Amino acid sequence: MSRKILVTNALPYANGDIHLGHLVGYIQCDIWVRYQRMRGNTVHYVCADDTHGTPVMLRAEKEGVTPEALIARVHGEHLRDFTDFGVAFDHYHSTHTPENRAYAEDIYGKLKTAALIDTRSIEQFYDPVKEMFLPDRFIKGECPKCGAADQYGDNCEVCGAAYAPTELKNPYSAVSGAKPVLRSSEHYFFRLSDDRAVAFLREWTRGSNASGVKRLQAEAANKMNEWLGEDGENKLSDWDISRDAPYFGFEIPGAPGKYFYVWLDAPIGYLASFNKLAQIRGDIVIEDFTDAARAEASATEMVHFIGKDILYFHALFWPAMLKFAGYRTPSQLCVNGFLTVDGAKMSKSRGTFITARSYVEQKLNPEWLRYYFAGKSNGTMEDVDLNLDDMIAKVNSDLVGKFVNIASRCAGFVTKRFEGRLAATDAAATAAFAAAWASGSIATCYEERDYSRALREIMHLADLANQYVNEHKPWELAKQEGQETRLHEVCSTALTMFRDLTRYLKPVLPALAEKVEAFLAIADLDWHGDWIALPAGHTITPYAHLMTRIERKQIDALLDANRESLAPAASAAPKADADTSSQQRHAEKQQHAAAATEAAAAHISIDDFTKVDLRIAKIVDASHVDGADKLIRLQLDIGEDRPRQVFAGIKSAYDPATLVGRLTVMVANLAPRKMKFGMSEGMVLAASDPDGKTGGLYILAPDNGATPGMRVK
RNA sequence: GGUGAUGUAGCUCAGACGGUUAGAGCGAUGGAUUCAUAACCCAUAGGUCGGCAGUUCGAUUCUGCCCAUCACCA
Repeated sequence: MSRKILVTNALPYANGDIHLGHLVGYIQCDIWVRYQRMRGNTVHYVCADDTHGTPVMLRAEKEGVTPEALIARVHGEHLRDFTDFGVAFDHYHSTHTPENRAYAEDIYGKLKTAALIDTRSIEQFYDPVKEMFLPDRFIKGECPKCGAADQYGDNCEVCGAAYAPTELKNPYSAVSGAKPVLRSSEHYFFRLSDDRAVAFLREWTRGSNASGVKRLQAEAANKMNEWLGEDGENKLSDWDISRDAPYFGFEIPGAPGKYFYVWLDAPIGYLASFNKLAQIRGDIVIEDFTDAARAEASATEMVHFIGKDILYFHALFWPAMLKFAGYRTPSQLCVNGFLTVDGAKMSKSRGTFITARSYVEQKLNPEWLRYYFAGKSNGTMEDVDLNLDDMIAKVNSDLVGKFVNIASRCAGFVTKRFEGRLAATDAAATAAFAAAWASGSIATCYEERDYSRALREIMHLADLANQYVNEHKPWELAKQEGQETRLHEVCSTALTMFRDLTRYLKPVLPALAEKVEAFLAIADLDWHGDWIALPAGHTITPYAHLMTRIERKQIDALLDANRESLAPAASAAPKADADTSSQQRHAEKQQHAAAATEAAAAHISIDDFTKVDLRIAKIVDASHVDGADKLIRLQLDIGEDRPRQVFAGIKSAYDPATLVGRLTVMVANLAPRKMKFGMSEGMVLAASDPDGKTGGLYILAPDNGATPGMRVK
């Protein structure tokens, strides 16, 4: 029976370019959609830009345009990027549309009727200059724990402490620089802590859908258990779904000046995009996919492909919202991991923060990337590493060396000697191919999104095809009198094998498959029915080369094009790296990235430096700390009455016994910090490689002659 | 700090419900070949299965601890 599936990809935020990190999930999803269609299933594949929220509002303002103009431009850019990578949505919509507003209002209204909406007053920082409430990430100040300057309102990047923005010392607005004031305001909440919601989510996250497939991958379900807590325990808190004006979004019905939080209407964008598609097409019954009862009756499916950064929203809030508004809940979430490049987070300074646009502009073939990503995708939440040298090797040897080579080495004979006409094929030689087709094993791999396994099996068949050609040596047959029939059969057989391989690769390499269909002069390859060889007498067209190799210099040029100079004018490099590497589609985190580029100081003054009181310290005692993985307890003599106790995270590199008696350098005026194991009254300095490439920690030592208590400056 | 995931040949990854010689592709080396954008074919070498300890007749596979990387939470 043919399936009817609504498939969605996570909505990219309308504040930033599509980069290779995004593309992992989109390509994985597009492959699945193409596979399903080859099987004869009906798929509606939709996506949209996520357009609302403070970051879009502020960015538009900065560019001197309206938010509407900004999101219209970005919409065009995003859609073009996806299209260039073969990601073929049926419709690419926006969350700032009448359809989305209608669904958002409907769902909100039904949740309200179900007594799942609460209001309560909360106190937040308000920017008196900008006249707006500030999201956590737009508030900066000194860390309440360690005193580090210029930290964001939710956690400290220096000491890792987490806190509320109200705890920051000397807070200031990252938007205007003004000192924020506390102001209270009424907010709307979705009552996720309600027993009904908790019970539903517990069942939903652990269960299987109507087809018997787990709704969540095992790792994702484990994660949800962490958030939900054990049976009987309720760790969920209510979800704040409103924001105060000014806010770019939808005003909440009956609540003037209150807007739906961007994450409320973002997933609703799936429905809005689908609705718009149905309007355009005219032959889709919307409610069969959206209404709880009718979806069940008509056995439709709704499958979301998302990144693991937004699992929280899609596995808690989203199904609960749908459930209690009478909508159908998702059949399945397919969660993918992050992308790393050459084993490390994407980095602007290394040029590995690669935009989709630059890849296309540098004339790299998008299908190289699709193939490589497919080879690294196994249907789990694991991160995907783009190893550039590996990508070159894999694409060149698999696609050009093995796959394309089969056609390349046979087609010439067929064209020159037999006017492009095929002969009957050698059934014994194609037996393995017919068996592979009948077993359905490659199909199962695609269905389960284990594309790496699919490609392994496909490449094994490609090896068989090359071995076959090698064994029968058409180039020798061509020189022998009376071997024309044999030559004809061998080449025709190899081309049938090539047709099979193309069919299997088609979900991954749609453009290449289309070229092959033209070359073989065959109908669009699909994936059902019995296995049959290319028929005798069929005429193919002359062969033109199907794919070129990747050269390292193309990759280098790509990296150069994406490498940001480390000139002081640029925003602080390490910070930019940290931010951009998070492939967050989560708006709050996007805010972080936006704020980071605004307030970055490349230099500090001498006054700033002299604030740090560095002293020569003698380690008079050092010991292990029971229960601490990384810490050593040090007693440091800096010429004071009694030694300072300092906990240092250097256990991995030093044995306490070898430290006693040494001189080193400590920060003497660091605010004392109470730790689980006692007070730490300063810190010792140690060198380490920020990239972690060379491991190890190295404490500092002064030259001979320095004595405890000397000032370092 | 807590929780979880990962750590298998130079690279990218399979696999092992504990059991004779741990696999693939790429890369390397040697050979063969020249139809094919020097591709393909054959063969060889390469691994203390992150480390230590335990359970067991037997562990890389189970348990504990440690190390490294990553993520989430606080």
